[in-house]
Amino acid sequence: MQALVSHVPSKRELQKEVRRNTIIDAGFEEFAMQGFTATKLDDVAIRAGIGKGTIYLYFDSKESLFKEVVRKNLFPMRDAAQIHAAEFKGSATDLLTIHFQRMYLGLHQDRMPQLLAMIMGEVSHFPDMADFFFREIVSTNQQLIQSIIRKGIASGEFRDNFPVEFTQILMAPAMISAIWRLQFESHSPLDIEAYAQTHIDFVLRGLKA
Amino acid sequence: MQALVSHVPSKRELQKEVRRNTIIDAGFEEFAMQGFTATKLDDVAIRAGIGKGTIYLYFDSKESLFKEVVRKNLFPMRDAAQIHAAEFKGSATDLLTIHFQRMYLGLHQDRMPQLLAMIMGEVSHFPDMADFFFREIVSTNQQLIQSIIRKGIASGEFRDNFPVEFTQILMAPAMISAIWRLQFESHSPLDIEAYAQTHIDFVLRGLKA
Amino acid sequence: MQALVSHVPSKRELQKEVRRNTIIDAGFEEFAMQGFTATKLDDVAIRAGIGKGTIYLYFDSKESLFKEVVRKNLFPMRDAAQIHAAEFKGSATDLLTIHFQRMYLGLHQDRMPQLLAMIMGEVSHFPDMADFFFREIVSTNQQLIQSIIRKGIASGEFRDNFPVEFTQILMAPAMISAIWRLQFESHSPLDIEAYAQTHIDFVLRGLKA
Amino acid sequence: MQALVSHVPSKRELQKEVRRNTIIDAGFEEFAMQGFTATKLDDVAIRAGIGKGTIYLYFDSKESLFKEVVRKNLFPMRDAAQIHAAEFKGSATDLLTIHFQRMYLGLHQDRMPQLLAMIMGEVSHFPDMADFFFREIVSTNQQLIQSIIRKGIASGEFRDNFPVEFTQILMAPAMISAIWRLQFESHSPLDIEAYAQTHIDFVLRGLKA
DNA sequence: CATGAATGAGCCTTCATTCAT
DNA sequence: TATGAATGAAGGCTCATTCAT
Repeated sequence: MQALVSHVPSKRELQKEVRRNTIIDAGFEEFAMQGFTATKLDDVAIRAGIGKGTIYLYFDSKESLFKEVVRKNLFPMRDAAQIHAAEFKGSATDLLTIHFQRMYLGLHQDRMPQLLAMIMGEVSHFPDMADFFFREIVSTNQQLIQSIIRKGIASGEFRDNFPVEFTQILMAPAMISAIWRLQFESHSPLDIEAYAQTHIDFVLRGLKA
Repeated sequence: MQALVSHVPSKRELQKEVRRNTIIDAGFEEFAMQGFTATKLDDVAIRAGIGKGTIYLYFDSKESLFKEVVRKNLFPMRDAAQIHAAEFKGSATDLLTIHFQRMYLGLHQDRMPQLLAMIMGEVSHFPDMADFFFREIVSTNQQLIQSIIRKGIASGEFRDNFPVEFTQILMAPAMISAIWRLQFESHSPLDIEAYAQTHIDFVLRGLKA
Repeated sequence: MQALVSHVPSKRELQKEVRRNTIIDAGFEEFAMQGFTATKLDDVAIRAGIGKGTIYLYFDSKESLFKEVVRKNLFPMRDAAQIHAAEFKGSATDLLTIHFQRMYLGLHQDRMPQLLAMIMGEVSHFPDMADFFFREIVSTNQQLIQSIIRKGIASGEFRDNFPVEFTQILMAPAMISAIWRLQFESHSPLDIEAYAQTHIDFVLRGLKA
Repeated sequence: MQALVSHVPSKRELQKEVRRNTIIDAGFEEFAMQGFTATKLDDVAIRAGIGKGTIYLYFDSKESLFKEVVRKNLFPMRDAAQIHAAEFKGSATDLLTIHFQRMYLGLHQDRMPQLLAMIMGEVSHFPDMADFFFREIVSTNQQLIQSIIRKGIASGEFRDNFPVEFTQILMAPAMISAIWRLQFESHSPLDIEAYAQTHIDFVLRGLKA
């Protein structure tokens, strides 16, 4: 019955999916380390343990691989955040706090800072990636924060005159912290725990005061 | 009298200085539009209206031209800010307000957003440029803001428990606003005036509350 | 049985070896005709009937191709001479005569004069090639001649007071004959057969007298 | 009166001649050190202490400068040898000995080995330089040696069956010694005094035996 | 499906030569 | 006459993409 609507993947299709993911992961490492232009598909292939030509069986071009890399690495973070927010039962203050804490965790895990820096630097050269990135990640996150703020305003936790369209002001320090650690950690190391704490505290003061 | 010791530039030397600047400006445009790697020195030469080889009479390499571009476009902003702060006589609140307003002006002028995005994205692949950038721009600006905050704490304008080492939290929204306009202006235009106003207001609330 | 331990080259590997040799031969022709610096890898590729980039699948750089060219064209001559000398059973006089005759054959075959001239002219700018050339070719040949002379001294064929360290004096006319034909054949053609005969005769007189 | 036939150089013309020589000497150093292709006219100009464009006031091209360098550095040796031979009153044996000794002095002085190696390696790519070199240097020297040998045959000092057309056989070791010291001095140093002595001794034995 | 050899467009950099000053 | 800034053709090398095996 189910076979009629959903697709039961064959062993071969599973194989393909596994390999596809191997390539994406290898691409993630290389793109994050070298940047888009400097990354050689040769290196991606070596890291993935496959032949160079094989990449083209799974992706149309270097650029489309890049997009998949971005897609795959940003979706989980976004989805987890949305699910958590939907299920959360506590106050807006607590939800915002937790949301920001999760954002810090996500932004600083693995090679996320590199990916973020690369997106910031190169996305403008891939117009449809900018579309995608805005639609799926930026806009989504913005709406999430806006809904939290509105909830807080409704409950009286936050002042009612903060312009909710400017959520960038609230999130920006988290983004910058990732960039900072990537670029300047050796010049001036950042205590992320304390920084995040200060940031969240600052946001709450600003929203309540 | 002074002519004996100080250097009076000849016409030819003036010419060279002019041309050098022409190249830097052309490089700025191209680097900002294409990013470092994608920029062709051919295009820089065409834009500057000179032969390709001429670039090498003024710069050692593509990379050194890039550094000069960064230098030339960021120093004026930094210097103006420092001078202004040193001369300012009013309250810390006013100084911080004006400093941030100036920062917005600088970050959104001309092709500064592009340059900023490019630096964020590519600087990690040029270690000595990261050094230079941190030392000359980031660190300097950080110290300036710290001094303003300390002044405000001393005068009782600001609460005394804000950790001054985390000035990134205060500036970040301004940086992000530049990136935003570059990448997402078409998706969701930003009213910079209102945004800046909101940001500054938010910072002052956070520092005073 | 042996197939288990020794390597049986696949068809593809044989192909690669063939192509590698094609490139070396094309390089030999071009280097010999134009000299190292004046040789364009484009021309080598055209002569080899392949794409320019293909060269780099087989050699790291123009210089390393050059070294392979030298290697491939000088080793056979050297090895043949050594084997012959080791197996020879006659007098030192005969052995020296035959060795010199072979040397003339080798030095005047194909494009060897050009290669020789190029090595003489350019090797000083490639220190490690000078090392290689001295070790593998010059020194080897020198030792071979020395052993023949010592043998002749021992047998009483040659006078015992010729300083064996100066074998250059004995070989030099053969080298110069190759250079001569390359550079001055049109001005003053050289009857190599007679020249070689005279040279060998002269050497034997000098060693016996 | 003299002014009608011979030219009395003005001060300005002397100046030009001096500068011309300065350039040739600078060119000699650079060509000898770097080889023809690798030599940059920039470096020649710097070494000569003049502007780059000035070279073109005295020479048509890099190639013509090169020819002048060869010309200027080989003529004195040749002329001195000819004059000496013409004036010499002693035996053919002594004359040949002295001629060869002078040849060794000339070949090993200053940067002559480098120049020689460069000529050997590159002359084939400059057909008219080969003409010139053959006519002015090679042929001249050959004739000189031939005349000495003929004189020795006539006087009974040398055997009468040495083929005088093959003077290369006699001179070759001297040429090779210069090349050797240039290329292999560090691998196997050559005692030139002893080498020359052995060479001359060997030649005389060969001619007398 | 997988491979990796082959391709060739593309780009940074060099340098002989020219020419305005 | 002397200069050195300007030029642009040329060449070594890279790498995304293709395709025969």
